[in-house]
Amino acid sequence: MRVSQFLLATLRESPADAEVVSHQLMVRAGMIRQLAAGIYTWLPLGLRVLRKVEAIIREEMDAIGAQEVFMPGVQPAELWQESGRWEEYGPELLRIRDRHQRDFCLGPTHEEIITDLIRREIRSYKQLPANFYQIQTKFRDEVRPRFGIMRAREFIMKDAYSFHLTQDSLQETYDLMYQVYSRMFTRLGLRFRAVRAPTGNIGGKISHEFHVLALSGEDRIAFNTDNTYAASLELAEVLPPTGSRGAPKDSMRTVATPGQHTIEEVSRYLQVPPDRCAKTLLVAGKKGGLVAIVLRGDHELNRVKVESLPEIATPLSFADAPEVRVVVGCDFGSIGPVGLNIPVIADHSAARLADFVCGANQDERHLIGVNWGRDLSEPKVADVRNAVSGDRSPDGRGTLEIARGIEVGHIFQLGDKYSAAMKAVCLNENGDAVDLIMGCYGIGVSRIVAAAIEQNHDERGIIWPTAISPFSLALIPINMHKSRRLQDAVMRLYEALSAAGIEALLDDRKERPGVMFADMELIGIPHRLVMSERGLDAEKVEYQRRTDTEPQQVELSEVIPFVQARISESVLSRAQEASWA
RNA sequence: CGGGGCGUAGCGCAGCCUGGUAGCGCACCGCAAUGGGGUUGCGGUGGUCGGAGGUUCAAAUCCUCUCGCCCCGACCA
Repeated sequence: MRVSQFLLATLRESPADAEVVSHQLMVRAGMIRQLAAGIYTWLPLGLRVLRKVEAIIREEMDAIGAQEVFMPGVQPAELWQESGRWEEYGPELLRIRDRHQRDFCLGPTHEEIITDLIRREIRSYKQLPANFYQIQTKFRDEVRPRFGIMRAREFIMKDAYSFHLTQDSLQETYDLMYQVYSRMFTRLGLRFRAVRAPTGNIGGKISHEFHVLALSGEDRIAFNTDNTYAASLELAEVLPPTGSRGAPKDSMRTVATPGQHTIEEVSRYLQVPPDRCAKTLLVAGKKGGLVAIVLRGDHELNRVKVESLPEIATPLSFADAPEVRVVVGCDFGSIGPVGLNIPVIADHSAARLADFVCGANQDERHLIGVNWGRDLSEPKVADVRNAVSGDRSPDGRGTLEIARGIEVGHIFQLGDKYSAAMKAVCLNENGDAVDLIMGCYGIGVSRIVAAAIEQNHDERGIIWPTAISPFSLALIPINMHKSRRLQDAVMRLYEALSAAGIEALLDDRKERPGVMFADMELIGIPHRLVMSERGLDAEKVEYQRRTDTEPQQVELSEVIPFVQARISESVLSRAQEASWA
């Protein structure tokens, strides 16, 4: 491709509303433009990347015998009513009405549609197992779209659905999908991790998420140093601390803590580290009333864990200030477990505290030297906190690390949730009609593009993994319009590159070198050749990787095989690096 | 949905408080110089000041309504 014939819509400044790097760079590089909140147009440059990602996904899906379909973006309400999700889904489901006043929605996912298709088409166990996928535009009317393409309302997703007669068969396909996903992300050149995950409202029991590791990631994942355990932070179990609780040494006393509300403030004021303070949160109990949750001051509450406790109302809801005032008699900042006449549940670590600090249930007062079993009764103990770096791995091997990730893939075992609701049955060997067992497997295709940038950029711009780069090579001539000789040589090389199947972007603009370098770096082309009169005299071309600091001279006559070798080695090394992540 | 902010040229912004008929940088077009890291000079193009209504001799500026976008808190690929 020649730049003169390509919409290279680079910007020197990024729009004020772009928060994260990937959004800024995608706009600056001319990959996307916003049309409305969370709705974007893909420009030629961005689309080339998107297509590369799609191609890899398609190849891998096809390779395991999944069949591609293409389902409608607009879906009739009836099917959603049948599965029960027309009511369940909430305002994220964009509902529309046609001219006959019939209800439809823009598909945020396609379980209903595929289940409807399969119940009509699949009759016999002999047709199973089967796996269907599509790459489709989805629409979820997010409350707050943000971060550009990363959390858009309209986005592109690969979704696959598998159908089985037995749980064993589902497990087999699920395991296969797990491997295929790992292969895809490896090929994409991304550093990623697969983690055990909660299933959310899609349903089902077993689930794994695939996260691209990036400091800016919205999700936190926990994994152990031995690489034998990985889970979403929401799910990562925390083992009870080893050893036993220290014996009480101090007696309990009330101290004044004027104006000190947060653990941080209290800790600093009393000169007691946060891990010797207890923080008490009041949440709604299942049978009405409140329940106190006690955590160590340096720990965070884990919603998912708390919601799984039988005493707690779901969804989790915190007491508001007036409620706290009535039940406890003080403000948030002074709540403590001592003397409460509501159930108290303490996290393992909090229950292990001795001589600790907590709120006194009176404004501007805290207690010090508090001890379980002496100053208040022993609490019910549970795992209700988020794991932190350094915790013992739940599988007993090594310690946990916490990393940030961007969720780009999610696989679920749905079971019979949809098939039962929608009567998708087939006949087994005995001629009995049985509910189909389903799995579903998503990948955020457009999100991958943003995630790749989050993970691979520098102050100059994007650094594409070669496998998904819009072009493999930038060809930059210096002062081509001044030299007929150079122009001929450049065109000859450009033709030769194309003939060799190398996707080169020739910057044939009448621009100064600095402009061309800056643009090619901004849009992240991983390999670059520079040609000049000077080089021509020596029969040399200059080669440089996007990540190199110094160029190297290559014989003009050998440049094609040379570049081919660099490109294929960069695809490989990226993939290798990814698999080590 | 609750709280906050912003809408002025393609992008980034000033002007608004204190009404007087719109400006800067980048980009774009032309000419010249320059020619290996966003170069320089000269000259240009481009704006219903988000929209509607009101106040006023006069509104980007003041008032009301409205639309859009962004940021902070409960979900998901």
